[in-house]
Amino acid sequence: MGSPEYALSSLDQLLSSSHQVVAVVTQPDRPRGRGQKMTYTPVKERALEKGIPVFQPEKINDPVFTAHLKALAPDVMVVVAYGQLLNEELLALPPKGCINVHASLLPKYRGAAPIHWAIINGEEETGVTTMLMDRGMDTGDMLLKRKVPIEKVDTIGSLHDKLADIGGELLMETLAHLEDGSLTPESQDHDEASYAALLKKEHEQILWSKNAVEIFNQVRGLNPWPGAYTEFAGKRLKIWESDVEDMELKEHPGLVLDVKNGKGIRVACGIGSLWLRILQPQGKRRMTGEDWARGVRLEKGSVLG
RNA sequence: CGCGGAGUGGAGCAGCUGGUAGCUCGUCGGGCUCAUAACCCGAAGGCCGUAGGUUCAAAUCCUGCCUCCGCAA
Repeated sequence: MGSPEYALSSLDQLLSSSHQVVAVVTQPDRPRGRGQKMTYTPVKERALEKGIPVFQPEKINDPVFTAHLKALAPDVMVVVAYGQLLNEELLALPPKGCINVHASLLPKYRGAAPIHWAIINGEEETGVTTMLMDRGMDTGDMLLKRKVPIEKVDTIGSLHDKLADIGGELLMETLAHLEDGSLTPESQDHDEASYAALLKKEHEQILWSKNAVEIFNQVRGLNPWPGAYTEFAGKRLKIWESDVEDMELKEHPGLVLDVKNGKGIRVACGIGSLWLRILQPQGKRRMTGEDWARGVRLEKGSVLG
């Protein structure tokens, strides 16, 4: 069970292993994107390619669907970023249990957007944890865990890909150990738990009063999706890449200090300043900071936000 | 038919109450300077996304099509 791209690596590794994938469960097709076209989840597309039966229940806990699953008699159920919580009956269905692959070092960053938040918060390492699921949101007993350092150049995109691959590998290991019974589930220290909430618009807006490093982390933590934004002349301006210039300066937050070819636009933060290298105005494509500055005739002394 | 923005010299934009195009940057050449991504002088480079229509005349008005993008999901 899974839906987004993050689950693909796990699915691929399962498919190319000796394990038999009897069915794939993913979120229902929804109209999305420009034009509201019905779209399949990445997991569904891959499953269709491979000829695996796909199920897309509106509500996974629907008794009718539970009966379907039961009929398939899976040894184990694997859940990777599926998007719905399973009830007791489902959790108890497979004899070997339900395994979840989560992109954080539990009990930290339980929830919907663990990778984003690890970067936004400036963490230096994160990882992947496999666990035996229970009723809660990522609260089950842990099986295997692997750490991954977060590099300064990592974005949500690059880290997501790394963690997806590692998630797949860890899943294979977990399944192998599960078969020979050589795993000891370890309960989570719930007092240490933290949650990575679903990203909302407010998390995407840049508050220039924050310090330069915080904004830098926010920018890369939201690249390539959904993007951190500020405003100028009443329009949204997404910031895709930035560089910390200094951590000393204290100027009016959002003030444009400089525009330089090869560097972008230097903007004052609460503490320090940032070069905005790549950005994207509403309705336009991505461009360098200096290109944009030329187009809008931006001058030193303008204020963003 | 979810809402909306945009396609103009290499780049980002202006021009769009119609009369064959301008700005900033870049590029090339020259100059200044100890030097420079700084400054000065000069040059090259555009059939204005595409197909048709209106008109004496369209980048500018109308229609179809293609492409890119933001929002919303």
